[in-house]
Amino acid sequence: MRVARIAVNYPIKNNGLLYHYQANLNRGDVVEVPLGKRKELGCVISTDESLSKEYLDTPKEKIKSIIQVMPDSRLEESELQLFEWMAGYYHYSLGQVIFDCLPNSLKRPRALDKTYGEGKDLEFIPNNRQQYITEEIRKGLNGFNRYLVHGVTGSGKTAIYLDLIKKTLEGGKSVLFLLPEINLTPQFTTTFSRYLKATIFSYHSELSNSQKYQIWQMARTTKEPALILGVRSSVFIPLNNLGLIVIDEEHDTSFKQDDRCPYNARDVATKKAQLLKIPLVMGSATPSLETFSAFHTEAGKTNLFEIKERAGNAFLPSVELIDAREKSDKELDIWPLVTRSVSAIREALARNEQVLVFVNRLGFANYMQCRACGHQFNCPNCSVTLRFYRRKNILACNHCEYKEPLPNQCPKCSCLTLTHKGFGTEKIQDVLVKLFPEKVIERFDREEIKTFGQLEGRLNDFHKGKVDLMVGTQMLSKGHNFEKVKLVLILGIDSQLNFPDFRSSERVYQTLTQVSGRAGRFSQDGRVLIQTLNVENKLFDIVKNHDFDQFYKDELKIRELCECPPFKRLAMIHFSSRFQEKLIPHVSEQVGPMLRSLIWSNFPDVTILGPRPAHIEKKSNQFTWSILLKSKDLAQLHNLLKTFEMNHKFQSSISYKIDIDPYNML
DNA sequence: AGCACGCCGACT
DNA sequence: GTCGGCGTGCTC
Repeated sequence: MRVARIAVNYPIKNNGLLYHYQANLNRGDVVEVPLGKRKELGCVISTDESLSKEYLDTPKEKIKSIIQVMPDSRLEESELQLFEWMAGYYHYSLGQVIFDCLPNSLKRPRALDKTYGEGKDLEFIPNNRQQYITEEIRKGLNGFNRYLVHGVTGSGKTAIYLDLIKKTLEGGKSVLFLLPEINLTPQFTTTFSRYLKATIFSYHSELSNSQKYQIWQMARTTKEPALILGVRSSVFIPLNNLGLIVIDEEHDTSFKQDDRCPYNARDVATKKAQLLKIPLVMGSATPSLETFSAFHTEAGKTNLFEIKERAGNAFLPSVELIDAREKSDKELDIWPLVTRSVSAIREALARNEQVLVFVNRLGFANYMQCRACGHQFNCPNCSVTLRFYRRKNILACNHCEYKEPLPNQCPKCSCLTLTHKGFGTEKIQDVLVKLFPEKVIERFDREEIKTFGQLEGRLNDFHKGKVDLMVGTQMLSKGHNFEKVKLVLILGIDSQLNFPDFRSSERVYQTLTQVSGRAGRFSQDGRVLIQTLNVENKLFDIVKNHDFDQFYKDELKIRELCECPPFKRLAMIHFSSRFQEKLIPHVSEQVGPMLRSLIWSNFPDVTILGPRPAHIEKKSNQFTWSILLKSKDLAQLHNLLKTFEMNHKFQSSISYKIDIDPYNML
């Protein structure tokens, strides 16, 4: 009997489990194996284990036999190596990494949407800067190279991608194009299919399992070069003969997965490009500090391309602050807007322009409070207040499924007046409707837009001029081209400015820059108004002057002082339990001291913060406390985590999760 | 993660 | 008396 090592889809981190097999088994084969009293999928790591120490140490009666080899599903060596790297880097079970990242096997096949590009000639001539950059990057298309195109919004990064993709496809190789969210796929599909002559697939969460599976099968067998346009998880598609990976909006936090294996698609893509010896091109108007600093070293500089001006005849918009503390018209109930914001909108509408209003919050009121006794409506399952949605007239939790109708009096003191605290898109829409009753005012947020159809409908209406004012969240800020918009109003940025996270400045800077980027993309007089209570904040001057060098210079100084990335690497360990009274002593009396003593004795370059309660301590009746580890030495960080995992025996009511390069400091 | 075993409360 | 809650332990 022969023995194979199988990475089984279950959460224990080991080198795989041993199974017997008959013949004809290869590394990478996907197999079905018995596991306890059930069946699970696994992937063959190695086949000849009959002489291994582990086999000799295992009681023979424990070793079971593989049930079957799944047809047509062998993983490429490079895929397997990528997964092995991920399991090690993210401290995650190899079997789970593999089967979380592969699409579930097919159920009932549905038609697959693919687009054949028309391959038309360009209707525009790339400018000198664009041409220079594409030519420089073209030189490095035959091996692993990492490029960053740091170009302001509207600088024409898409034209650069297009050229490089075209070049790669003409060379007979396929291309993977990653973008942060599903909402951006239609616009890129349209552009790319116009100018490229190749099959284009888009890959995102709206596809069914069987459609994903079909793309997977096509990708690994296709002889013709193809383009896949996809979100985070498409980084795992084993596209045959891959010649280039492009990541648009490199800085976007959507590339980080936060459930299951918390990988960052940007970093996985980098590893993949290394393994396949192909180039990776990243683009952003607002690169992350990690990426920015990597390209500002002596070695990185040659692969950095900056574009400081917009393409065509467009200029960057002017940015003005509006002091939200200013007194507004007493007779008009326009809160949370102020008079200057309203007049600017009125003037723009009078010129028949379209206006965008950005509010980074859903719903009507952030929370409700009783005027008499101060009672707040809390979620029974989470440590947060409930948000009020006026259209549905409900109070709903942001973190679990809980919702309740808004009562007409305070449940505690029966007072009839409940006051609205904070505002979201619904509230702004209402105020604008009251102010401009003759105008068409729509919302552009997750509540309103849940499918592609709705997205395209709303965008079409807007492009056709059927909508005058659009109020939206993040969704609005990412990458869209609104040709007729000159005025953009930004509200509610203050709450983000005060968010307790070392990345809050970076996020606000990125949001402001990206949202501003929607203004005047095709004109000389784009205008952005930021209504804020913190007019003296230096960040606003930087945004006003479009001075990204200054932003990175200031922010890097702060990051160095506070020992944060890119100067130090981070790892979080989250501990969760349904029982707060078990969790707190366990984490603070057992785990904390143990980690501190390990650091003291063996890992001097690691520093530890916490344990402390998570930003939201209770979510869906699960309590979480976290420990943050920092080190300039990544190897020490990893070794400490490994030592911690080996040495620690857990109570089963407490689970933990490691997050490498965390984004959510929770 | 699943799944089963096993020990405690509340139902026909 | 059993049904079922979830705490505990195991998976080659």
